[in-house]
Amino acid sequence: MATIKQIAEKAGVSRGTVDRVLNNRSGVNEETARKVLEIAKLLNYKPNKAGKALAAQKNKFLIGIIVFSRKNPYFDDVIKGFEEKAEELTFYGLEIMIKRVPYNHEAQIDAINACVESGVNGIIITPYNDESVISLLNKLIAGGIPVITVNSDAEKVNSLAYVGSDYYKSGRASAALMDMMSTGSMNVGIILGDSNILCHSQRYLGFTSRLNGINRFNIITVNENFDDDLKSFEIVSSMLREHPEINALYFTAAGVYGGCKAIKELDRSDILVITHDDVSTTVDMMKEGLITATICQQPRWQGAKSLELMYNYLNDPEILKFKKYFYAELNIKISETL
Amino acid sequence: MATIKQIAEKAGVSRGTVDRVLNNRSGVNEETARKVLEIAKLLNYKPNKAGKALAAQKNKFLIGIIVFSRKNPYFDDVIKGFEEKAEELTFYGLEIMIKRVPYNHEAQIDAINACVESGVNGIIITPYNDESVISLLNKLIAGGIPVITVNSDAEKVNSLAYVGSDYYKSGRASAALMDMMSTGSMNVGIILGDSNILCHSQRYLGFTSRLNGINRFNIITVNENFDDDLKSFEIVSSMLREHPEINALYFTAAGVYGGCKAIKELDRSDILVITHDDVSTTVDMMKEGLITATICQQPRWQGAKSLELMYNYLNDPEILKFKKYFYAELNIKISETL
DNA sequence: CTGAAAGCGCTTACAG
DNA sequence: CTGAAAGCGCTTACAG
Repeated sequence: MATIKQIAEKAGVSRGTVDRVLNNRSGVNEETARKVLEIAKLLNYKPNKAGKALAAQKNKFLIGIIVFSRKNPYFDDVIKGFEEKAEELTFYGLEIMIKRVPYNHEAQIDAINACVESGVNGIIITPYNDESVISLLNKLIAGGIPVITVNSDAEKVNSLAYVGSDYYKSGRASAALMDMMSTGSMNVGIILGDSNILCHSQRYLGFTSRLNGINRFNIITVNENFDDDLKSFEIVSSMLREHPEINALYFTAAGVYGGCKAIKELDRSDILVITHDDVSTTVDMMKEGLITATICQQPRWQGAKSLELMYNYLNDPEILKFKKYFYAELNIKISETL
Repeated sequence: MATIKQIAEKAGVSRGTVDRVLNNRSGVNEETARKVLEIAKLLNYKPNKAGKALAAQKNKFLIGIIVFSRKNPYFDDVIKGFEEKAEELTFYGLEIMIKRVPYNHEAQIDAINACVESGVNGIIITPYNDESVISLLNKLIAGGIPVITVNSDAEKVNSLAYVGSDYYKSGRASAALMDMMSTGSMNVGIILGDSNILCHSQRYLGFTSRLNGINRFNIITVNENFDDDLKSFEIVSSMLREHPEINALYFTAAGVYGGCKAIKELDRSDILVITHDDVSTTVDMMKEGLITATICQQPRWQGAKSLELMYNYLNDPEILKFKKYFYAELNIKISETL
């Protein structure tokens, strides 16, 4: 494996010059640069990560991470992904600060401002899709603080990348699964998180588009639980009381625990229940037989991947010239695969 | 973050001595060692990976990897995992040599011997469960060449670790899925890979144990395809001709493509088909609607994880004093989640 | 049993 | 525009 030293010798220049050329740093004679590049190519030069990493000990990068509050346990797993990757990258001079805030624009704006005051070099965020948040983020981006959106995107944010689910597809997959796991007339109740949240409404669209035209499926009612377990309990209780014909439920987002409690209290374990993610309460409910299947979206990967992208970008902004989309794999789980 | 240099200063010794203590190298005065360890603990010392990695450039490790021949495309993905991790670890002085051989004892023994002649420092293998292979591996292990089993284990091999599926569990999960995705009387045909292969028979056991006692399920016939697509085509063709009442098939291993061809030719797309893994032909068959669902076992992870373990072991044999089992996640896929 | 020194590959502040 | 030198943290061959 070729090293900078070898290239320098062959080219008859110093190692510093080779470094400048290879990393597009300022002011190297064009002729010299060409020669160096040619030799690097010839020797199939690949930078040695250990060397780079060790030298990078001097730069300290701080990344601000803003996700939802503890109320939504799904983010516990995303955060594990952040922390694992951060642990790995500590040795490369990277530190993170994680803020979990309620899902509203004031809380997010406060968190973003706090990050900026701490001098972060980049922000990874699950953005609340509100004009005030979007414009603040775009202001920061314009000012040179890169932003990556994770788990949920906001179209109008000029983020470097989005790492998360393809929600439309996951909605379709949920419907397909419901189709495969049932026969006869199906009366479906849908529980949305928050119709203002882009990703939840996309799941809803995917779900209904997939069932559209299958006669045996009827969507009876659609309700929002705002990702809240108590609210979810209420909604599902009244849904099932008002519509005892419901024999299938689709939870597009969080609040699964509260909803399942209602199912259990009404003794309706006959209902086909499809959910998303495998937070611990969902796992328990699956083992009890209350949830038929759940579709997961690699939460740890989402955390790890977005942080890695940010780190790589900070070291070489060339890699993300255009916004890129990194979609999680969709993994179906049933109680036997937990 | 504390460094060796800082510890050395506090302890009033040289960096070399600190290194010796921290890495359990030979001959350091007990008193000195105690002092160094105490200070290291006090400062919460964690070795810097970049520094370690750079210094490790001088040791070159060579790992031999032996998996199945190209006839079984599943291993293409395992190999991607090996190659990704190897690319990462190249910078830490690690190289791999991959051998894909037919699944019999002579081929494996030849491959193992070739690895030894090349001077490998460790072997990662999907072992053929034969006495001759087992004893050869155990001889190497006794002679100081560590072995890790991947994807399929052989109980009597004294390997450091096994990385792969819990086959019994995946068999059970397949049966559970079949149960969920069907109603009424089900007549099941089972296609085994090779009953001499431990993992295939374990899947079979898991599958039948899960269906055991469910009256609507009847296992009509069980056959081996030896992971061969042509053989698989023949078997499934005659199965379906002889037992037209079969309305569900379970493929425990490879040969899915050949089997599905038979289903297609006989125009039996009504059959519920459960398979394992998502090799490209399986993906195609799913999109055509011939396969209902497939249960995956993270092939890339298996490759990456086993190689990482081997690398870590070579750097610090303490981490694997007892054989450890690393099981892959089971992920169910349907055509909508591909 | 211990220390001083060189080296792994890359980066950077400084001098010119 | 370029080079020489020091440094990131860890390891090791050598000398004593």
